[in-house]
Amino acid sequence: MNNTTNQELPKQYEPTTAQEKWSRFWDEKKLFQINLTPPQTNITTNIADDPARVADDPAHVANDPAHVVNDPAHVVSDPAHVVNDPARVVGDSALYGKILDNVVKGVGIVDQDCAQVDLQKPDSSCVKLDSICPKSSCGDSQHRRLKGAFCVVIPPPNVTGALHLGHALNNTLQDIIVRMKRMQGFNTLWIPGVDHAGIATQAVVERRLFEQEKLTRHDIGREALVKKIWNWKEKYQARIIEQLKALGCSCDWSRTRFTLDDVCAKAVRHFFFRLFQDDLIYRGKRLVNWDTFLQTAVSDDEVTHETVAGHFWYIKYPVVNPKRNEPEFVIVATTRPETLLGDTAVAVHPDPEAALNKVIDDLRSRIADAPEKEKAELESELEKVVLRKTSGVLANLTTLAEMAKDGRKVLLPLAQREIPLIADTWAKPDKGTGCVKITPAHDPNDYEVGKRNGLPMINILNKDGTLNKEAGSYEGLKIKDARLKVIDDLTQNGLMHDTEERTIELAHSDRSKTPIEPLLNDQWFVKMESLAQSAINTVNNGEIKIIPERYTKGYIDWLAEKRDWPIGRQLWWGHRIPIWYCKNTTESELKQAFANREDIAYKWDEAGQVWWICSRDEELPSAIKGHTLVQEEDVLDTWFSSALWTHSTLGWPNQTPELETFYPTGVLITNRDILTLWVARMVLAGKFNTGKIPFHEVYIHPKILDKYGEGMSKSKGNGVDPVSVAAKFGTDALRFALAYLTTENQDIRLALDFECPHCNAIVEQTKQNRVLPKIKCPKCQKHFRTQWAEREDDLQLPEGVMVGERFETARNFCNKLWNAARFVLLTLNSNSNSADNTPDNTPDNTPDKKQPDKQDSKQHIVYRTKNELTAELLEDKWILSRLATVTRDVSQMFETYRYADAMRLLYDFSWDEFCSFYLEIVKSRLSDVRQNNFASFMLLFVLCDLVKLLHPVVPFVTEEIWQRLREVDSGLEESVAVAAWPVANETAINPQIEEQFKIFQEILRAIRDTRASRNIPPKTEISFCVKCSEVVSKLMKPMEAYFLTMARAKVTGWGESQKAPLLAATVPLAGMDIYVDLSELMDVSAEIEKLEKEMSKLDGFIKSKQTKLNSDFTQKAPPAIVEKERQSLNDLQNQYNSAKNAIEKLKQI
RNA sequence: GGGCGAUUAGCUCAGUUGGUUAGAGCGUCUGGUUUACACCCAGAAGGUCGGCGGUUCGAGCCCGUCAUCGCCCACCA
Repeated sequence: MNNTTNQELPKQYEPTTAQEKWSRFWDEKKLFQINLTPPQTNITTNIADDPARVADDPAHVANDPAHVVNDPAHVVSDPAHVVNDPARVVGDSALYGKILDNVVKGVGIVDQDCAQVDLQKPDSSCVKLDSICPKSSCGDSQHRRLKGAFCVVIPPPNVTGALHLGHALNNTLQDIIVRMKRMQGFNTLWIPGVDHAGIATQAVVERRLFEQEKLTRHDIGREALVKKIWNWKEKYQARIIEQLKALGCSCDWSRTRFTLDDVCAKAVRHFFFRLFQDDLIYRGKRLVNWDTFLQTAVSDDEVTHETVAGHFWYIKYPVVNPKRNEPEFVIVATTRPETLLGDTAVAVHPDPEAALNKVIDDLRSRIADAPEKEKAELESELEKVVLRKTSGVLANLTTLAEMAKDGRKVLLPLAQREIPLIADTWAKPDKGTGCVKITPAHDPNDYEVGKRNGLPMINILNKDGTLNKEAGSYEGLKIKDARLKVIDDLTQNGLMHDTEERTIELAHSDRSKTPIEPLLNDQWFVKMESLAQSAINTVNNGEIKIIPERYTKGYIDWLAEKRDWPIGRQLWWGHRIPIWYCKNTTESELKQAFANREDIAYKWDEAGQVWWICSRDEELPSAIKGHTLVQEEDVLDTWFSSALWTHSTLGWPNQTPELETFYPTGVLITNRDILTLWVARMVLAGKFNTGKIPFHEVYIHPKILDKYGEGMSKSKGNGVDPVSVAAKFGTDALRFALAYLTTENQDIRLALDFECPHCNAIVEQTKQNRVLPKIKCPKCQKHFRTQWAEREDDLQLPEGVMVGERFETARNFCNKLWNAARFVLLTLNSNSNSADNTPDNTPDNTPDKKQPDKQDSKQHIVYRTKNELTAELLEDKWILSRLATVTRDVSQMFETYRYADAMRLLYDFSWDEFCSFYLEIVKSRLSDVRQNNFASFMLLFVLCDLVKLLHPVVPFVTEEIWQRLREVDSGLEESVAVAAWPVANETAINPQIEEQFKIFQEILRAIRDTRASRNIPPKTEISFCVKCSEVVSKLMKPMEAYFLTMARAKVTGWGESQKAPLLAATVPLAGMDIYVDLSELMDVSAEIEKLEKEMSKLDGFIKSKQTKLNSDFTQKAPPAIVEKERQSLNDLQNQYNSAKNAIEKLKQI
């Protein structure tokens, strides 16, 4: 035995060491780095077209395959090079092609493409990318479209915190595509990075500052806070990148970007500047969602509505000088009484009767169409509205409408201000009291009413959420306190008409979790009309494809609203808006100061009576003599910078080689919640800045849910650290499980529990314990920490990792693969010691070979295959056919993001077909000196392709295996990460062979079943014969040995004339009867019982088939289907008869 | 209010354009130290595919409807 590592191969795959080792290896070899200097040569150029290179490197001419084999350094001397030059990868695959060629020729199937792979001329069929990745395996024209380059930009994780399983999923799915593309020979770049996540990050740091030091940002100031946030960012960026690396992501880490770094900042400035120049930026007083905790406006998308218990307060507004027959009070209902201090009108509908009638009509027609269960509710609603007509409400409103038209006023309670009663259609006679208070500065709808009616807008709030001087005696109170006081005062003044308890939907800031106050504020906007339209068009005309398609509608609908984009945030963490204000200057002064300056634009703001100066490149504190320019305090919305991510990361606005080569990128893989916020904006920004789409495809992946079906989030505490899962099961298992669960329309539900590190008991994760920093194991009563542990003493505890069934399955798969490889390696190794037994071991005559050494004889044993190899055995043809099918389908599935399908196929093929059948079959050949070399070649051949196909999903275990295989076959590429992706040999696909092999599987199963059900001891050898057609017997005869090794059953005969021995178990199958000789093991009555059961089952099927065939079916169904049914019936009847005959025979005993 | 998705074995999920007897993993049961793997091997049991109606020779799949669950968007004095 050679003293190789094979003997050291552990029985179980050890993920931790492999992960560390190969991460470092990939990093050191720079396998994922793209180097565009010196300038990229045309990567589709064939190596043979470049004489200099061919001359330089004879190995690539490959007139001697042994040469290639002998000198691995030559083959892949520079992995980075390989990545850049697919022609080289193809060069290597020529050897592979030759092997395949030999095998295939032997099988009698000649692959047109592969037959052309003549080692003398490696370029003949391996010139273009298409030849290593033919259409058939790649689906569409994507490759040509991308012209040989393929790029993915990572959806940059927020630096708010560490990654959770959702990120693990997102990045695994990206890595799968990226690794496959790289192996396919694309010039592949995956750009990593992180997002500064303005509001979210500042909120986290501010909250922490307050918790730990009881300080607010105003206490420490802008500079100090920003510094603190940078520190936070550095910490979490490092953590995130570390996590991504641990996940095996094959990013080019040398290109890591941050949305707030200089490169991105430059892109942001240029984008803003161009928008400004194109007059797409404006500023206006708008009602914004004010977060009183963070003291910034947040966009609608950052607001969530929560149902809370609240009240309706009915407040009496006294009418000023009421006339006779006029009401003394106007009553309005509100959920926010304190806002009355900012009221500037009370509205009533101008024609309440008509409005009410319309409501009634609408309701009636809705009731007519409504489903039964909703009718009752609608009807009671209708009743209430109708009642208004008769109960005096309508009469009252009509009077008020007249008063409004008369210009009458009401007295605003508490403030003692007179405000007009106005007629406006916003007031709905069917709702509340029919009258509504108008607070233009604090309610979006009222704001519109205010504008329509020229009402004053009184802002009663300070930015910190306290009331300002407009609130008079309430000044300085917080909203909550003011509300209580207002209610109290109203009650005391007898102006509180009524209160009603009610649940209301209250807007909350998603970031600070505090209630949102609508507030009138200055705000920067981007006009969306034209930008949104361009983003709609690219999807409508198919330039960008959204997968799954159903998400397209949401994208289009959102953009179609064309709501202007509020881009300002009153934060300190972010890109500061590049606008400077200057009040006391003139246009001519500006012209003079900025003569010939392309990077400066300015505009007079009428409303603010100030010049806006926008600078693309430089800071402008003293750009104009004698004037100080003041920069806008606000920063830009985070999405403003992430919208540029696809091109800013490639160096835009500079026309870099990267931008040239990799833009547009290939696919964007992301989460559905940010389809609009991020994806849509990337599309419009990409089009606006570069004129091109940012990516060809958008793949939206499922969401990870916990066992309760809830999405994972920090606030719920149910987020799971992928590193913790990987620590327990291995990264590959994590990746495998996630990919396996990624189906088209189902979210991924993962039931995870803690494993006690002390006693290994499973501690269920509950809504209670999932937020705790440490948990006490109910079994051993000891504590363990969770991912939330922060305190020093908690951190001392051992961690309770998260475990889940899905990960176990995936880990088991990795281990299975590992052991299959281990087995193949063991056989290869043992064969190398008795290597003189096969015709395919022709001595080599290359110069290198003249000094043979041990190492060499081992390494070449399998590949010294100059003579034709003959794969004439059914099982070899079968596995080659299956491999080709799987290769084709897996490629196609990954290309179309059908991850789960691909994983299932790979799982089943690896486990059931390769391991359970093929490996087991081959075992009996391995002990035969005439067959063992070819058999082990076959094993290696299939294993190599399988390892490659699995590599994108499980990179570590496959690399580990690959490197072991390289010890046996130095012709393999330096890393599986840059190995050539397998090409399906379509001509090896043979449905007939697969069908025939099924017969073998059926017989084997029948025998195993017979053994198991009769309790025949495993060591007892049994014998059987099969009554079948000559075709089947010819096919099965060569496989006799396998029944012995796989079921310890000896075949005594095949064919039409076979008869059951006296004491036999009969298994009737379609087209054949199997007779298992049971002799002394026989229990006659049990056999009869078994057969009777079988007969009644068959009888059921037969009857249903007969019914079917006696119906219209034969007339209306396609003939092929009918024929199939007839055949099936025939088989069933034969089986039935066989069982019947067998019973009769048994009864005679 | 508008939109989307789901409902299949005890559990978690697959199920191609409708076509033999609906699959997998885990769990359960039976039996196992076979030249890799007990994170394993062999075998078994377990389903009126949420309900009802329709289209069809034929429905888990298509249409309608009801029920339940989840998500997203919008609005609410």
